[in-house]
This record gives sequence, structure tokens and C-alpha cells, in this order.
Amino acid sequence: MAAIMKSLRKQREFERREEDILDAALTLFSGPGWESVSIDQIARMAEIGKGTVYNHFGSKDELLFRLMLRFYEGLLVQVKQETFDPNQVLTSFERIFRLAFKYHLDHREYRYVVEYCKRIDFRERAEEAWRSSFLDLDRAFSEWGDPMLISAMEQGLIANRPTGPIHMGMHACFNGAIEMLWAGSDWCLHGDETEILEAVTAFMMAGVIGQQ
Amino acid sequence: MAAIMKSLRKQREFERREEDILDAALTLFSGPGWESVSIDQIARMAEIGKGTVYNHFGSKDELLFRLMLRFYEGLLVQVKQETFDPNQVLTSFERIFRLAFKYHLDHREYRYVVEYCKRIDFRERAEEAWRSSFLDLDRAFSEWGDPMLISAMEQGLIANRPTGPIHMGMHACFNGAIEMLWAGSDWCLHGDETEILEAVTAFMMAGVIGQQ
DNA sequence: GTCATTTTATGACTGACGGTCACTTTTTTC
DNA sequence: GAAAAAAGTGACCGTCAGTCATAAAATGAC
Repeated sequence: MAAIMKSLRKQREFERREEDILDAALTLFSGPGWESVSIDQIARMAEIGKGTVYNHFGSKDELLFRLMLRFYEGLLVQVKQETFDPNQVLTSFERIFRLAFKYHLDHREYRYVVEYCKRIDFRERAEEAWRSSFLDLDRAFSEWGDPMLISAMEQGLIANRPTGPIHMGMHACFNGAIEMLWAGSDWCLHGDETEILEAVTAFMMAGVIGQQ
Repeated sequence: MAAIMKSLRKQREFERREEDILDAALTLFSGPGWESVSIDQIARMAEIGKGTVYNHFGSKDELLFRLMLRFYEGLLVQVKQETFDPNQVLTSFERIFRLAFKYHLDHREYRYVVEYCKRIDFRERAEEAWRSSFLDLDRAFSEWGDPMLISAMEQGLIANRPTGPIHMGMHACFNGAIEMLWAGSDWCLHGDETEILEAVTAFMMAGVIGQQ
């Protein structure tokens, strides 16, 4: 009994330390020169030894992946809190898009990390377990969003078709927009944050509604 | 006179060597483990010394940037060859989208390089000169595409609005789609290459047409 | 043809990083 | 309180981007 209680306390402490490492890492990864942040630096900021970091995370990649998961789990929590009004489907869609954009802009500190984990080569060398963690999250988003799309189709508000293609279109458009919003506007002729946001929201709404 | 001729020959040779380096680099960068390809390896494949690479390119980043430019210049050449039929505006749009997608899929060897140069941190540390090279290219694409959009609006085929927002929407959607197509499908619930391509093309067409 | 000058090529060297591992310290167990 | 287990640690290794002193080649004046 005592053994179990102590074991649980230890476990909590262990997890708490893990959060400390993640917090320290995010702080360092959010700034300029993030790519040259070393595990040594993270360890020093978390006030532990370098080796200890590797007791919690198998590699720098795993640490980054865990941060990305934390980011998307937070997004899922937020969108799930949003109420969906079946009598105002299109307005609800737009509100949710804007909420998701806002979440990304409010958590810009994750931008390097999230982008890192989207890299082709990162995905290719990622462990199977990470892949399925991420697929689970993707599935959770789908399961939450699909009923809304179907409801909109039943009401004739958007073109009738399988949800799959709509997802792909939204996914592409949304991720591309985040890339633009996070990158800043030095590299393209497009407008400022607000203009991009309005333009892409309108484009996405038209894409979701589809052609009659 | 002789001096000038020799100087030109030297210059051609110098540029030729530059192409050799770029070709060797692309060959190595297109494969798995591209991120751990060293300048040493590139130099060996080009059969020159490591220092020589740095006589042509100021940094590894510059080499990668030059490859990315080559990729997008190639795309511009291809789309400009495509004829635009003012009586078949929407069909022309779709044909051009598909052409651009095909170009990306036909040149997958550039995928790591192009993605690398889109990274937020790469853009942040990039030299001003690179930035403007890229802006020039972006401008060339706009100047080529805008008349088509305007023609479509005059014919009432797409919703009337400034071209800016349309660009942003297309840009976001297209880049997001390329990310999906290049990444492979292990990391998302979406379909195979063809399904993604069809879905995104339809989504983009609806987005460009807009809501009446 | 030859020698001085400029241009180009080179690879040993440097500093820094991710990851390992033999060892120390702390905690648990009996 | 001693043995066993768990957690913490930082010196060390191999590797890489980029530098720089030096070598080689090309050029041009005479």
C-alpha cells in the first residue's frame, strides 16, 4: 500500500519533470536560432544534467514530437468547446475556422516545432508509435467535424459529396494558410496577417460549399 | 580581344562547374538521409575539393536556395508555355492547376530542398538578395496569371473581387496540397495521390470561383 | 620564353552538436 | 542499515559546416 502510494508520487514527480523539460525546451525553441538550441542548453535551463533529458526522451526528435502533440491536443480541446448551431451551419463553420486560425496565431511559440514535425524527412524517420499517435489525433478531429459537414449537406447548404474530399481540401488550404501566417510576409507579395486571414477564410468557405 | 574571349570562356567554365555542383548536390539531396549529406560528399561527387564548393556558394544554405530557384524557374517556363483560351477560362484554370501539380510530382527529387527553403527559420536567416530573387519570381507568376483572373471576372465566371485575395487563397491551398502530395500518405487519413489531387483541384476551383 | 601577379583549388583544422555510457547519487526494499 | 534498483550525470566520441594558409594554374608584361 505504502509502496504503491510512493510509487504514484514518484510517477507524478517523474511526469512533472518531463513537463519541466518540455517547458524549458519550448521556451528555447520559440526564439530565434531555435535550430541551434542544444540538448545541453535545454538541460541547463531545466536545471538537470544532459543525460537526464535522454532518460525521458529517446532523442531530440522525440522531444520535438511530444511538443507538437501538446500543441494539437490543445487545439482539439479548444475546438471541441465550440458550440455548433445546426440552424447556423455555415456561420458555425466560419467561426470554427477563425478559432483554429486564432489558436495558431496565439501559440506562435510552437511554430518552429510544429513545422519541424511536418517535414517530409521527419515523418519518414519517425517511429511507428508516433505516427499512430498522430493518426489518432487526426481521427479525433474527423469524428468531431464530420457530423457538421453531413448536417450541412442534408440542409443543402453545401454541395453533396463524400466528406473525404472536403477534408483534403480544407486540410491543404488550412495548412498552407498557417504556413503563410507563421512565415511572416517578407517572402511573398501577399498582404498582412488580417488580409491573409480574411482571404483564406473566404476561399475555404467557398471551397467547402463547393459548386452546385 | 583575345583577353575578352578567354575571359568569357573562363566564365562559361566557371558556370559550368557551378551547374556540376548543383547537379551533384541535387542527386544527393533527393535521396533518404538527405539532411545528413555533407558538403564533403557533394564535393567528392562533383570531383572537386570541399573548399571549391565554397568558392561558388557562400554556404550550404545558398546552394540549397539556388536549387530551389532552379526548380521554380522551371515551373514558370512550363506554365508560360501553356496556352490560355479566353473562351474556356475555367477549363484553362483547371488545366494549369493540374500542370503545376504534375510538375511538382514529376520533380519529386527537389522535394526536400524546396521544403527546406520554405522553412520559417530559413527565410528568417536568408540574405536580402535571395529574398528579392524570390519576390521577382513570385511577381512573374502574378503578372502572368492576373490577366486570366480578370478576364474570368469580366465574363462573370468567377466572383468579382480584387485579385489579391484570390492569389492568397490559391497560394495557401496549392502549397498545402503539395505538402500532402510530397509527404506521402502515412501521416494523414487522406487518400492516395490521385484522390488528393482530384479533391484539391475541385476545392481550389470552387475557391477561385467564389460565392456569387 | 619567363617571371611576377592574380585567380582558383584544396584539405587539414576548429568549434559545436547529438547521442552514449560508465559511473555516482538517491530511493526503495527487506 | 545494507543490498538492490532507479535516476541522474557529464566526459567522451564521431561528425559536420565553415575557415584559412598554402599550392596550383592561368594570365600578361616584357
